[in-house]
Amino acid sequence: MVKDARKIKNLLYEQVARIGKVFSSPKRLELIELLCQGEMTVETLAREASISMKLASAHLRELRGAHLVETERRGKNILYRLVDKEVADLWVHVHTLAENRLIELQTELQKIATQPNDLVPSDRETLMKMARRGEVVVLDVRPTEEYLATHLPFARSIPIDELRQRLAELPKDRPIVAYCRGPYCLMAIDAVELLRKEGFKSAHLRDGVAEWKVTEV
Amino acid sequence: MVKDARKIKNLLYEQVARIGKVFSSPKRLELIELLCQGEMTVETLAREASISMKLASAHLRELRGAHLVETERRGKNILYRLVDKEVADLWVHVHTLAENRLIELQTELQKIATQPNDLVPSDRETLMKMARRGEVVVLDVRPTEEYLATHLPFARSIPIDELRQRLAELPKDRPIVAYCRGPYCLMAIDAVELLRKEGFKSAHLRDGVAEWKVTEV
DNA sequence: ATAACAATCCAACGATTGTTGGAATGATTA
DNA sequence: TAATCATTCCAACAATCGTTGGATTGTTAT
Repeated sequence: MVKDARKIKNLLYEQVARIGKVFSSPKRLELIELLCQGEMTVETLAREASISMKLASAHLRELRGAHLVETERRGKNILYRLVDKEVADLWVHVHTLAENRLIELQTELQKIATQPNDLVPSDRETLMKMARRGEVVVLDVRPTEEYLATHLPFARSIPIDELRQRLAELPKDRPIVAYCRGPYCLMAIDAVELLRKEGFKSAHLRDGVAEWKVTEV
Repeated sequence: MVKDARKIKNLLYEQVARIGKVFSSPKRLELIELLCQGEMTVETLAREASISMKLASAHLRELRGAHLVETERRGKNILYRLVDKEVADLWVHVHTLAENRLIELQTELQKIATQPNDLVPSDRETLMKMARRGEVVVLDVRPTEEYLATHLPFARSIPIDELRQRLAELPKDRPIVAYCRGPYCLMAIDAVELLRKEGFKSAHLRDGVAEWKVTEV
């Protein structure tokens, strides 16, 4: 018989709970989602998550304590990155479950995406086929560094801030499918709104790179 | 432009964090793992997790608040069950990440499973082939109700409490592979210890039904 | 009815967490 | 060397959480 079974079990579950704890704070989730886009400095993370650097640092400390992120010094800055793709995958799994189970989250998400989004196929394979053939333009509106870190196949990069000035680069005859960091990032929605106002055919993609990668084996 | 982007984002991440919060308490994790075995009364859950019924009730309330479990009254008792396989899958994903990332958890798990476990193939497909041909006996040592709810293919049921009296039912010439609720459940380890003492060839399976099902598409 | 039982609700305690301000570190630039 | 910048560490507060005891609800058995 295993000795002190109860003690051992408590220890084991406590360890797993350390990971769960990381995913129990909204700010930390936002930081994880940002880190899914690529490595970033504390400053960038704090700015993008609209929190103070001190607070960001404190939360990142938690992430590092759970061995989910690692750091590297580059000059003055300290870069944070996820230690493994597995972490990004768990983020996707958690938020997917949340979307499926919490009605509040569903309605909240529907409120945002009021635009009809039917001019583009919802399944990934046919969308990729169309992108390959050039029948649609897949547009990455995240900052350039994030695009450089990873992006969807066939995607072009125009950061949301530059979009208004660079409209001429885009075709008016084919649909433009914009995506950003994921379902909780609103940049793609803003991009689509702008593009439509300017006479483009446009729709947004819910998912970001992390969501696409999770299903790839 | 989306109005009040920050407010909306905070709301969205807060919703996801509700799910994360559920996975941030050791006791709740243990309850989830138990519920992965099938539906149970509060009494059973409390007993198996070694906590008071009041406390179990309080934690289950949290689970229900996050729409991860649902209840049904059967006579005097109230049965809890996971609302969806997706919840069990997330539990598996969380504890798998924990095992991969937290060295403490790895060493803790190795301490328990000191027995050499090499007399049986580690990959599932060949194990199942052998089980089909009857070259090994797959033994489910969980309580009967859990076996009835779901079990691995070709598995036989002998609850750990009855094992000593029912040794005659098992063959001595073929290896007996015992499994229980998952990596944090110690029943299979106890079973293997007993079987070996009695002269059987035996090994334990780390994973339980939840872990097997997650990879099935 | 009344008693016994399963489970929840409510209130309250101490422990833990999120957040902020101020001081300290460690690398770069002048 | 001093000054500056990016980041962390430390201390402290309010807010939240886990846990327990006591009263309450709803169900079955007598």
